[in-house]
Amino acid sequence: MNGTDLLSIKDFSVFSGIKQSVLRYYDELGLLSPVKRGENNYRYYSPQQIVTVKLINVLNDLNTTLKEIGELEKHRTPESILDLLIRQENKFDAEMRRLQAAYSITHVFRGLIQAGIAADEFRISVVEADALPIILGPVNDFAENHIFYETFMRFGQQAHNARVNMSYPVGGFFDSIESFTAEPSQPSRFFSLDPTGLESKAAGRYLVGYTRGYYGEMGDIGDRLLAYAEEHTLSFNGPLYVIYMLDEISIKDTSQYLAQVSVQVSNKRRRRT
Amino acid sequence: MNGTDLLSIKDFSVFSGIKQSVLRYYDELGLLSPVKRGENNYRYYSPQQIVTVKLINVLNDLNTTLKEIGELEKHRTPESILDLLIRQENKFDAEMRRLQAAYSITHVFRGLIQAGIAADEFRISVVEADALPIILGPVNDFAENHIFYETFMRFGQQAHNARVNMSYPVGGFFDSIESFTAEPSQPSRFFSLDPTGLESKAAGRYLVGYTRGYYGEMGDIGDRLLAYAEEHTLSFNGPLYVIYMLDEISIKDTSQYLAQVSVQVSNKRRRRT
DNA sequence: TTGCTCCTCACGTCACGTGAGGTGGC
DNA sequence: TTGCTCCTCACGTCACGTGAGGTGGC
Repeated sequence: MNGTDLLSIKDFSVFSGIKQSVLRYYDELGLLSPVKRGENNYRYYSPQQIVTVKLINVLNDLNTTLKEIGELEKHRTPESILDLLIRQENKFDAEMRRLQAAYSITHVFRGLIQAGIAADEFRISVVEADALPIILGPVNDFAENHIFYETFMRFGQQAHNARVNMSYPVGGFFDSIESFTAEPSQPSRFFSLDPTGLESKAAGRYLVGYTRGYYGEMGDIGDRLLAYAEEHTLSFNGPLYVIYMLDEISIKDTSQYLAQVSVQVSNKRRRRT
Repeated sequence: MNGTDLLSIKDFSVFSGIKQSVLRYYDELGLLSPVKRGENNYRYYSPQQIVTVKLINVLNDLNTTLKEIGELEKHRTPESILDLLIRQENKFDAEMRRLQAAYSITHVFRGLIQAGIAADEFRISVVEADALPIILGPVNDFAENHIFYETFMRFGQQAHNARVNMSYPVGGFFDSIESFTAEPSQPSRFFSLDPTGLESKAAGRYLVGYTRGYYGEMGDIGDRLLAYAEEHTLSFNGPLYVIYMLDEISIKDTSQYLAQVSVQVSNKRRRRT
């Protein structure tokens, strides 16, 4: 801060918020050079350059490469800069959507894992559930000895074609509790927990239980659900959903994956005796 | 796509949307290794790993380092993953605000440059202007032979202390047209075009002119404004604003910087003759 | 002489991208 | 033999970060 009204690299760095190493790098690339070099070869910046370096920094933040900014600097005209800024504004929309999508994904996983930790895994219970948006895949084909993996893979393949977002957790859908108990590792369809899905797991009363084990290994949860329903005079109406709350994402021991099994129920009409 | 129900690196790459080179890199870091290696040392992935690799990719998108993700993978528990996901959700807010701010800055520059290109620079005109949010700096001190640079610098310094955002274009504020014509390179205050500013350039009728030249070189624009007002029986009321529409950001030739000078006016009451 | 700022190499880092040269099954 | 996929090095790249060793003014 001497009488020349110019800023040393330190002051310029403090006022602009850009690190000295970054300023030297910008200089090296010819992106933003100080207005003057001292006798000792020191860099001296003008105060107005603060606004310029800030803009460079902002553009770089918005994924413009320094090379692109540098080339623009060389053939700098109002029209070319305007063009760049307009392209930036368009990029911005895409960036926002990307961030929103990323947030949405982590949010769904967070909810699932949180619920998995809180779950009382040995209890069967009846809960009122809100509607849950999902995207249902096509009907699986387990003929020809297809096993779980392959079917899942074809869901992935179809999802790819049908633009189903495989970034969200995937669950298994069974037409009824009977089809589940018959072949618990062969869901008739898969579904994605994509919150933008137009289909949904309906709101209503669900009988909910948990079981641990590797993908498709459902233990005795089917029998336990049946027994509970019998005991509490509940009748099943509607499909059954299997959702892994804790799986390879959060657990190392494959036999400890935690699946939630839920199926819609209503009270059986008691026979008049 | 063979009978083992596992995916080659190519298929896995296609279904997950993650490049082969990235998959090999994740494997090298121990972040996500294929469930199996073939006899020929080929990598084979399980379909479920698509969801996992997608999540890794999303977390990385949200600025989590691969190292951090990798360390978590090693001591993987539902609680630690939950912790990471919650931290991500918090980061997300900051990221959104950062993006919004960056957009806002490019947007202001875009508007300014666009208006600069469209400006009819040789005409003086009267326009109705909406209120323009700004942040006014402190009153400048031009005593002791301080010149433009130094004063601007002190604005920058004060801005730093007062948390004024120097990322937006900065303009010059004069108390009246008289103080402008007296010393056109010494604005009594500087202001930032920060759209979140609580102060504003008032809405109303403005006499607007343009002039080219380096920072602070105002040519004869003062006299031209006075002449126009005289001719059209306008009286000045309120401060004068100098805004550089085209400057070092978009123009190489320093003598071609384009400044807009505007000052609020009203019709003179005609004397009854 | 001491402390401070600044300088220029040079090398490290992070998350990949890009060949080069080789294998192995149809 | 040809074509295809896959492999492992090794080196490049982008936007910096981090010393090491030296200068120059109070």
